[in-house]
Amino acid sequence: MADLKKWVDCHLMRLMGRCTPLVSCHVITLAKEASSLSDLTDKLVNCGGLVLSEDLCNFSRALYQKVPHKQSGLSAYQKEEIEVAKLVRKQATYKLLEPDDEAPIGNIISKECSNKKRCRENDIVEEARKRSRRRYLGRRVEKILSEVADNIRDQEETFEGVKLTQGEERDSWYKKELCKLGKKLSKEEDSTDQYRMPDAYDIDGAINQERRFSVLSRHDKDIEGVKKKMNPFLEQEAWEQHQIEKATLKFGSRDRKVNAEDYDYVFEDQIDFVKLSVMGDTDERPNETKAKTSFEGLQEDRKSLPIYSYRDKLLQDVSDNQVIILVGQTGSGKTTQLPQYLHEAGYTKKGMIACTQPRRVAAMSVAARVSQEMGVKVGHEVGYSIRFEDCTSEKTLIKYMTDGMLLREFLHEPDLASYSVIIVDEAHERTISTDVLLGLVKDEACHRKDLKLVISSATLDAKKFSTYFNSAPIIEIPGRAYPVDILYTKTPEVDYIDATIGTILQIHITEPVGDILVFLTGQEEIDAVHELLNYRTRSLGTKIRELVICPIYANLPTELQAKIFEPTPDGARKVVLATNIAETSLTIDGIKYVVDPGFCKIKSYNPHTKMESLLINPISKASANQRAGRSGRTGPGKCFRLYTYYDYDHDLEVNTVPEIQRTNLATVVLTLKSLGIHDLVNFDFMDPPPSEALLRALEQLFALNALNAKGELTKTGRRMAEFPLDPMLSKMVVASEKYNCSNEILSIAAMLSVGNSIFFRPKDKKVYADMARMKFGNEGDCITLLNVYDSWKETDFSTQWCYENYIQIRSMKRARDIRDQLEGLLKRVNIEIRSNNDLVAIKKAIMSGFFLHAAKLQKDGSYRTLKNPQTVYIHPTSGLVERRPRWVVYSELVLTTKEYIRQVTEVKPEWLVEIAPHYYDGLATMAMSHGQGKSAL
DNA sequence: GAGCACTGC
Repeated sequence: MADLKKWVDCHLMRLMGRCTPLVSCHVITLAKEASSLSDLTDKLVNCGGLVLSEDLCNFSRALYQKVPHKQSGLSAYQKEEIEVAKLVRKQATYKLLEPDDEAPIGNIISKECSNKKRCRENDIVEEARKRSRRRYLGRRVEKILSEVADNIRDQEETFEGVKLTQGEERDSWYKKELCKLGKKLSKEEDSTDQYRMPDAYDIDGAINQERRFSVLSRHDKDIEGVKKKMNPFLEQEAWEQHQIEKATLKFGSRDRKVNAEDYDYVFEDQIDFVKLSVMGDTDERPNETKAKTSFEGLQEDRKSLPIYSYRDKLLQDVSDNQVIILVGQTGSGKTTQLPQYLHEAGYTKKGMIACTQPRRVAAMSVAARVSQEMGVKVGHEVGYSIRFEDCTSEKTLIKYMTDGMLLREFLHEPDLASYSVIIVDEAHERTISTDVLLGLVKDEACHRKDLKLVISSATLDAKKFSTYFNSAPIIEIPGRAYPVDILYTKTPEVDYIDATIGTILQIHITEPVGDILVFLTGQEEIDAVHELLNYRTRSLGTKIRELVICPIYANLPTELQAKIFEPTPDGARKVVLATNIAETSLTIDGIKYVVDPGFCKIKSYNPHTKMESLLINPISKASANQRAGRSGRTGPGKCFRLYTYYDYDHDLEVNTVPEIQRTNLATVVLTLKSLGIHDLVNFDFMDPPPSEALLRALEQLFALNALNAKGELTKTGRRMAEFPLDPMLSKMVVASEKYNCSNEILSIAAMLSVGNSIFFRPKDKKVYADMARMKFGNEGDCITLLNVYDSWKETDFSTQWCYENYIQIRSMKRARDIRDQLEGLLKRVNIEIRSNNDLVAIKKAIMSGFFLHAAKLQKDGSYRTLKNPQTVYIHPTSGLVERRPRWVVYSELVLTTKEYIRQVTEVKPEWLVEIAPHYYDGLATMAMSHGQGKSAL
């Protein structure tokens, strides 16, 4: 038997390029089950990962001959199962899954069988996935701990004998504690098996849980090689056992009783919640005013807003103080009303009123609303200004804009002379632009005493903002939110995915009508929960009302996103599975229940290793409250938190770490430098970024020749600052002048700055997607992107072409917009558009931007970065992952499961010395010391 | 052989 397994392993390796014990066991099982050769081939193709080919057919034939067929010795049940499996394939599977009491017995069996099959395959795959994730998280903990340890050592070496500030001391103490704790934890984990198996989510509730998991655990141990003796049929035997048990149970109880048991099952793994707090209970309730479109109606609506009664007080405060902090709850009307009040009070006579928003849609929709209320056209007295779209005119008095846009305007008008009032809305979100903006307007307010500032924030941070703006008065305006009951679990949940599904079903069965909003961390998780929910609701059949499941995340195609806004059919309930996008960016009507597992993905930047990472983190209290508030928009709501009150109280941070403290600051530094701010260390940031991050950014800009040795902006630096791009990309654009290829470089820069969402790779069509991608050349990822853009342009920006080539049209359109904008800016810095087909020239231009990110191939196939050497790997989605050129430059270095470099371009080492002699003058010697000799260069 | 939350210029 072991030989058979080896044999299968070997062939699968060849056919799929990979093979895990799980897969080969599964394949052997399939072979055993197969009723004929063609059936086996069919099964193999359907099991995923294998493509029908001559090779596969040969393998299938050989396998079929090798595997002992128990056909004759099959139990009656198994025979039936095979027959049914055939039947199922013939008929539409999904139709059979619908409850059908009248159906003949054959159909019922097939229903059971198809269910079971799915259940088994999915359980195993799901469980394996979970385990791999656990292992991955374990590895990550190790990695982080070693990083922290390194960091401590470095710090001790660097700051030896230097007196540390209080903050730094606290930081180092914290890191040390973290290290100790981590070591302790990993010891404990080794000695005792502390991990509790997650509660099983089940499809039809009839499986013996204990046994099922014991099988899976054994299986896992097989994978781990703990059990030396492999038994590929272990899993199958045990499974057969289940099937028989289950089948006996099911045959006799195909009636209400079974249904009742199924129904009960949901309550079996019920999660206990405790209600501990109510939030946002205000006495005011929105008037049930009907939507009025007439001007008078709008004016009445305006008067019914909570802010209306504060109008005079607000105007008084603004005239008495230069800065005020406005705490306006949701629904208070601050964003739409305050600018109008100020306009009516005559502030617009001295200049425009600017109101900044963190998001484009907000700026646009608010401007539309306000212009309606004022009875003017958008773009006239009321306008908005966002990237790619300036909807203002000379007449404009009230201007809604994104915060990034105002920041750009600062570059050309550092005194903000055209504005009399600046309203920074949603300042508590602390985006990088808001933070920089706050520092700048605070400084500007000192020089221009007539400039009024209104900072709008959430309750929690009001004090902090007030302190920052020299004890500015805080004005609080109540909102119109309904009360939200907050429920916590009694005990911590081990597996939050399980708990999430349990909670959703619990709400669905026990709570009155109202839609559910679930916060998950990413696309992968959303897909998983979607699938599992489908299985569980399907098994409950007509016993529960319909559950409409709608996923939503930013990368979801727009037409699918629209689904969440469709009204829920009568008698059904909608479950929206969302990422953080639903926390602030979009509001869904009818949400009454929020399920909050308490996690989100956060990007962070480690200036020490210059590496970015995107990790799952616990959310902050502020974020938890924001999520809860999403349920009380149209009526009283409930928020189910899948953590205990103790966890909320003790373990969650009060606020999310502001973005400025966890990003690469190169862009920010370049912007500030071009505004003439030289002393960055003493720049009045509300929360100063780590000084190491500042130093790294300065270093990087110096290397790019944007700053001179004194830290002043150079001519190149000034040109670079014109572009709304990462400094490395802007450097590439500026350098393209020298190589006469600005046309090509513009496309590359635009494509790179839309991110990694160009290629579309659906799970089931990976092969085709990859084949389509191959068409765009294998000269390096940047060149591939250029080819994609050019081909798209040749088809006259065809949508059809995108579909055919597995390319996301949305990203391409964005790239086109960015490219157009860059083209305009290129003229401003006097660079001509020139086209050049010479790949060497293009690559040299790319390298002028990315020479800091150079890496050299090692013997083992990994790469080593040249400056601050680290071992890195080419990301598997890169076109160069197989070819492995000796020398490369990359655009990103991201830590996920490994240290991956993305968007890789092959280069020649002598170019490094040619393009960046100041940075790489030691390269020749280095190469020699590595035994490569000068010839390597 | 991975797996990218969300914004913004």
